[in-house]
This record gives sequence, C-alpha cells and structure tokens, in this order.
Amino acid sequence: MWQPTNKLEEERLNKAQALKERGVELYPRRATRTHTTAEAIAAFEALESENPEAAAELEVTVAGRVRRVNVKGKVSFMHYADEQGRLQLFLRINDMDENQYMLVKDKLIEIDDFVQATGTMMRTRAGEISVRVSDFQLLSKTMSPLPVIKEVTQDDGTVKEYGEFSDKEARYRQRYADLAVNKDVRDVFRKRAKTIRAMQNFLDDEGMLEVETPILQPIYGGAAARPFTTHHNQLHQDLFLRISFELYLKRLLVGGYDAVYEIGRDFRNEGVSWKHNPEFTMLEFYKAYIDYTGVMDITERMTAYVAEQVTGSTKIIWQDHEIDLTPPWERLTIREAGKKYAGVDYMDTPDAESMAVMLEEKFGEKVAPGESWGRMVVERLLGNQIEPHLIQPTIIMDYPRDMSPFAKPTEYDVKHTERFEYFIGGMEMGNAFTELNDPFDQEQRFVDMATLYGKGKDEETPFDEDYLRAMRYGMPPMGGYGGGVDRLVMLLTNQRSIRDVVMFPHLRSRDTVESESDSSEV
RNA sequence: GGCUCCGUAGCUCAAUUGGCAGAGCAGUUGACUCUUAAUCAAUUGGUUGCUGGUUCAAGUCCAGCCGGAGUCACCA
Repeated sequence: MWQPTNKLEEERLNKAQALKERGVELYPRRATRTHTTAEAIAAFEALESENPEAAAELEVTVAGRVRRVNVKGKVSFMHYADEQGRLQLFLRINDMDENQYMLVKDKLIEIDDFVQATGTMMRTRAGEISVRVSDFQLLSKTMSPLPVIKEVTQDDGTVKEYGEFSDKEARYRQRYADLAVNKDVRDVFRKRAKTIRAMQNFLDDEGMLEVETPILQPIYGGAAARPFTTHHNQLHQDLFLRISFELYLKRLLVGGYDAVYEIGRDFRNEGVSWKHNPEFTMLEFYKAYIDYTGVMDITERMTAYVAEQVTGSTKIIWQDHEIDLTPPWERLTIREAGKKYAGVDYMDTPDAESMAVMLEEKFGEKVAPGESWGRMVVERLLGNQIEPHLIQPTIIMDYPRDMSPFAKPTEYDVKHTERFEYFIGGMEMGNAFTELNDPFDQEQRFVDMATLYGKGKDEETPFDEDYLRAMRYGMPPMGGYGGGVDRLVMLLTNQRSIRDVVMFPHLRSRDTVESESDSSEV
C-alpha cells in the first residue's frame, strides 16, 4: 500500500480522510460536462454583446483540473484547466450549498484536484469571465502535488508562467507531470500528431496505399544497424525487431500495388544522442515507375506541405536559423558538395589508401584500418565535413555503391548509385534511391555485404533469400524513400533533442541492478 | 565505451577558505464576500543521489558506484 513520501503527500492523505468523513466520494464514477472551457467562453462572449440578460443566464457545467485557488473567506476564486484552456470559478457561500463551499474554504479540495462545477457565466468586477458556481463536486483527489507553476493570462492573451519544472530527467521520466504543467510540451505533441496526419493526407493524395508490415521479423534488413532480438516461445524461433520496413514494402510492389507507404516504429540497438532514440518513427514509401529524381520531387513537396499544415508556413525557425523549405531545394552530388563545402574532389583520391591520407592531412580524421573508400566518402567527408553546413534544405546525391546495397548504379559510373539523402538544419532527414530491381545484381550485393560486414561484425546483413525470390517474380522499377519522422517534428517544433518530441524517451532504469547479460557488453 | 559538467526541501535555486544547511514559491494555522504571482500574521518541511575515505569538522576535498546533460567514438 502506498505511503506518503513527504509532508505534502501526508497532508493530502489527511485531506482525503477528512473528505471521506464528510461523505465526499474521492473518485466518483461519473462526471458531466456541457461545455469545454473554450466553448463556455465562446458562448458567453457571443451572447454578451447582443443580449447581456441572456448571457447572465447562460448555465454551464464544466470540468477540469484546479490550477489556482484563492480562498478569501466567504468568497473564493479558482482557476481550473481543461486541455484547451483555463477558466475561473467564482464561489460564494450564498450562491451554493454551504457544505460544498466549506470543502473549498477548508482546503480539502485544492490545487491539482479534478473538479466539476455548474453555474451561470459572468464577469467579475475586474472583468474576468468566470462561472458563478451553484453546484460543485470533486471528481478526482490528487495525492501527489504537481510541480508548482503559476500561470497568468495577461491582457494580450499570452500566458506568463512563474516558477518552472525544468529538470530534464524528471520531465522525461514523469512525462505526465511534465505535460500537466508545461503547456508548450503539450503543444509539441499536438504538432507531432499533425505532422503525421499531414504526411498521411499528402501520400494518400499521391495515390499511395498505407500498409502495415511486420515489426517482429525472422530476418532483419534494409539498413545497417544492430537489431534488438527476442524469442517466440511456442515456435522456438528467434525474432528481430525491425530496423527498417524496406524489404517488406518492396515485396508489396511485386504483389501489384503501384505505391505503398508505412509510418511506424523502427528499433536500432545503438547509441542514443540528441538525434537518436533506440525506437524511432520512420516513414518509408515506394512508388513504381519513378526514379530518384521523382522521389526528390515528392520529398520536397511533402516537406513543404507538412510544414505548411503544421506551422502555417514553409519558412520555419530552427535554433538560430530561418530555414526556407519552399521547393525546389539545392541539389548537389556528393562530389560537388565536397568541392563546395570541404574544398576537395574525392575523385582525386580514388582508392581507400589515398583517401585515408587525404582525410588525415586535410581534416585530421583518424581513419580506422580496413575502412572502405565509400564509407570514408559518406561518413567522414559527407557526415563530418559537409553535413554541418547543410542548414537550408539540400539534396545530396549519387552515393558510392558499397554504401548503397539497394540502389541502382548511376548511368555514368558503376562506382556510384542513384541514391540521395537530404539535410535540413544540419541533420540527415531522409534517404532515398532508385531501387534496385535486378535480382542478379541484388544477389551480388548481398554477397558483397557479407564480405564487407560479415564474420562477427555487428552490422552483418543477413542474406534474405525470400526477398530475392520476390524479386525474381518481377519487381517494377521504382523510387523509394525513408525518413525520420521524429527529426522532422524536431524541425517543425524547434526542439533540439529527439527526447523532446518522443513522449516517453528511453532512459536508463533507475533502480535495477546490472543484469548478467550487461557484463558481456564492452 | 572515453572525456567534461551536473545531482541540496514537493518545484526553482543559495550556502565565502572545509566551520550551526538557507531563500522564494507551495504546504500548515489564523484573518478577509470580486481575488488573480491576492494580501497580512505565524509556522512546518532535509539520510545534501548512494557507499566508503581524509579531517577536530565534509553539501564542499578524495575514491568507487547510480542517474542525467553535453561532447567524441559508434550508427551502409
């Protein structure tokens, strides 16, 4: 049984007992509400100008969480809040049942409790719209007080907050408390929902079908990442949480759909950072009969559309930058971007040895032995030297073949593939290709992968024979896209950490002892 | 995993060279029939993340651990 952990909770427990003794139900079964806060205010304001008498007779029943209490004696004021806003309750002992009033006067019903009130709408002498309460009930008694934040709605309508709940760890671990007191956090997640809805609307209008594919997969693939593993007991089978949807979605175009998309969770067993969470939300789409330039076009239009829907503009503020998402965006090959932003032409160093020397001399990069040429181009030259410059939306295209096992080669050079990534605010936002639909080439890529990443390497890519079989049935030429939804939400809400756009970000658990399996980790 | 910084009351923060652990808010008691960061008077609240060490004396110095933030590594 729960015990109070501090004086404040002890007081609340005492009050709960006192309420019971007065016959008050702490957690009544039912509530009624005729008006939300916004509806009550709107209804009153609409009547007030034309017909003041009718406005004064407007009766409402409202409900919400108490956010401010001012007991003055035989008259008291309360602010309660629902999701849309807050409203004042004017409680006067003459206007209501004396016993009900005394629950407030004796502070048995207090800040953070949920209440229901019935009364007529009015304005106080100070001009604040309020409910003149005639009936008042407790809906839910709060045992643990929320962090103290005083909100004051100013004349210009903006809300000023006094006090704050800013401890990041506490906010992430107890997001419910964070949401309860920090309105701007609630707004971020409303925008998150809008972002996803806007994407769906856009892609539906493009004629794509939204689908769902397995999260538990016997063979993982479609990206290079360490998976989480689990086990199905009855089937005696190890399963992996997906690291991408790619291979399943492309199978569906073999099946006859022209275009499909999926928005869902991916899981990658890797480091966490301001832009990495172990589980994150991804959008992937595949559309037949277009190539990667067609995907570029969709990407630009989709991003602009979503930004417009969510923020009302295609120009957004991200940290210290104003970013213009209006199409078209700058498009550069990696090679051009290397010349422009890093001052090097990587084709001057066309093999791993010379590339390593150049990177070390020019940028002080310490290249690990055995790193491939393509990896150095993508991760060191692009990732470390170019990416931080890409604040305005930029498409970077034509990636080295060995880093792009599902992309078709470019016409001009088999060393490169028709692949692009795009960057906004210095963040990689997504990745796309002209998809490889040649089963012979794909089989060779799997073999190459095994050589490159095989034998105990963490990123080992399993050979997916069923995927090759699907390809042999005939796969239409197509363009495909994968992009991070969380990062787009960060951009549109100007949040600097992925944890601020994920409701319950992953944190180390507080009170578990290190398990034995952890000791095998380095 | 490496490095740097951080952890003090419910929340936000103080605490001089190592010298009695404090403030505001909220909480408690009382007053107040139009308050609004209400006001006025009085007042409670602490295993200073944990464990150990140095010292006459540790929030402060040292070591280890736990947790967080940042950064690097890692992340086709």
